[in-house]
Amino acid sequence: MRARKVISFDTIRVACKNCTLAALCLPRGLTPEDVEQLDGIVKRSKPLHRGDSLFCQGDPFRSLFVVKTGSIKTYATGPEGGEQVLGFHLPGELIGLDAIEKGVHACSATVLETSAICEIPFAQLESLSNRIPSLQHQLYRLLSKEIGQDAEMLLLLGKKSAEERLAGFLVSLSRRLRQRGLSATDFYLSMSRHEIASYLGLAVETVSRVFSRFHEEGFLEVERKHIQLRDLTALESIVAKAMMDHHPGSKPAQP
Amino acid sequence: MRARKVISFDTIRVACKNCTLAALCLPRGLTPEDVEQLDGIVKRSKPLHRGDSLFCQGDPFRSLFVVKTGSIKTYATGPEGGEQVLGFHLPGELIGLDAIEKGVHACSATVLETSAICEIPFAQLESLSNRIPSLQHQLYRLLSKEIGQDAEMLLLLGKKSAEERLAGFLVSLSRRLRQRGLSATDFYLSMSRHEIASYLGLAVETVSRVFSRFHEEGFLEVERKHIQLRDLTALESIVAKAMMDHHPGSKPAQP
DNA sequence: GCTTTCCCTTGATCCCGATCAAGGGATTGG
DNA sequence: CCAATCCCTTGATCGGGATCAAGGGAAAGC
Repeated sequence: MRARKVISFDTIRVACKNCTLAALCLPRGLTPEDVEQLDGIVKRSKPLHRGDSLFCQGDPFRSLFVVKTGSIKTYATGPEGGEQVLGFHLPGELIGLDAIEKGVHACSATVLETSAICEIPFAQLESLSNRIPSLQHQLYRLLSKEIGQDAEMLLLLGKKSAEERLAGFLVSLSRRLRQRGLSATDFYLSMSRHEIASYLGLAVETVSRVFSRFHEEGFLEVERKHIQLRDLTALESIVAKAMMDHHPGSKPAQP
Repeated sequence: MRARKVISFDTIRVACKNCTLAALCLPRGLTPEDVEQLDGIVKRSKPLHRGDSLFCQGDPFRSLFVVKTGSIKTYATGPEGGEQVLGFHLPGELIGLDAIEKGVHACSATVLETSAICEIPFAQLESLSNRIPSLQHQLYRLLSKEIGQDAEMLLLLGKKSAEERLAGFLVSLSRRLRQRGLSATDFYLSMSRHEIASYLGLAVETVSRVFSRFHEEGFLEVERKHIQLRDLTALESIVAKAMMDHHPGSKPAQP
């Protein structure tokens, strides 16, 4: 059975002011009246399913999208096809920010699991932000946040072993889930090993092997998509250690 | 001799409206009157020299910086010292965008060669952008551009060999120099091999070896910091090829 | 219900790039 | 002017991860 349209329309249609994500999303810092205005331009569609597309590389840019529930992956395709995963997006995160500059989407976005998505026409958002300074400020903040996250990812990919990369991925996921009030240590991965591998710049086999190694070491339980982190501290220290191992650090002063 | 203050103050003090970078920088799309207003909040200091610091990781965020002439590197330091280079910045590029979200600089920025820098207090820029819609738009565009560039870098680091990474670096540099009206095939690198290596996630020795290999292949001439690209097309095709090699691509259809 | 297909895991081998080691050339400082 | 230092280059060795190969198990399609 595919079309489980029974998913509560209440969940889908919640206005911004009642949305549990308000603190993470655009409404942050806005007065109730301003949220009301923002609410007026947000389009809420019925839930999308695994494989559905939000936009494709090359599409003209019209709207930003926000994940309400579920998860999304963004990816770029080379001239010959094939894909490089650029990011995984959880509830409250904005998608499409990289398209503002050129007015054309530089990457594609598809749905990883049944998800509710808000669409926000950018032209309207922009002019609204011009009338609501705190919305403008929040938009600057969200764009800046995205830049910071990308830099973090560069750090992770810069010079790190497979273990460090996967640990970094899991720790980041865990932290973001906790922020959303979900379990930080027990969750289901909505993406395949192949997608994780592409994201981390590794081979599928390596991802699988490192999962096994982490399990042997007692860091986590893994059964297909179900992950239970047993020793988050150990994983965090793998990521932290990476920093100093790879970059010599302050010299021990001459004798 | 250190203090070569003889550098023409004319170059330093040019107002935005006379700056050759206007098309790349914040003034883009603004009316002359609006540029005048922007000009009022820009601080122009005397030239900075190699090793001077614009801001450090952890500093409170007050201003954005724009390179007028010269070049800048941004980098993050791990808890134990040691640095990971995050980016190299050429004239017209904004620095510090990643600090808006948290109000604290997430990375450090230092000067690679004698450079002229404009400082723009962000609070003033933000409120000005609220009165000038086209400035707001340009700020959104520049933030978005930064996100797009980071994504491009992720693509480069994702899954690529040393040759592909260095080729990508050179091609990107070449393109950016051309945009600024400089030679796309003959230039001096303002950063050391070590800094390039850190940026690309490689060892210094590897960077050196790949430079040599490119020279043997006739792709470029290299003498210390002086680079002359002889076969830009070859370098570009190395980058392009990477895409399809690493990501299988459309399957050739079953027999 | 059975086959097909995809996804994941594990094993074996090979290669690229990190690391170790050394030396030359340019710049800096005494 | 010479010594010290830093930066870059080249050579030799080693190891981690990609690749090749195989097999099991779950979901999907007939």
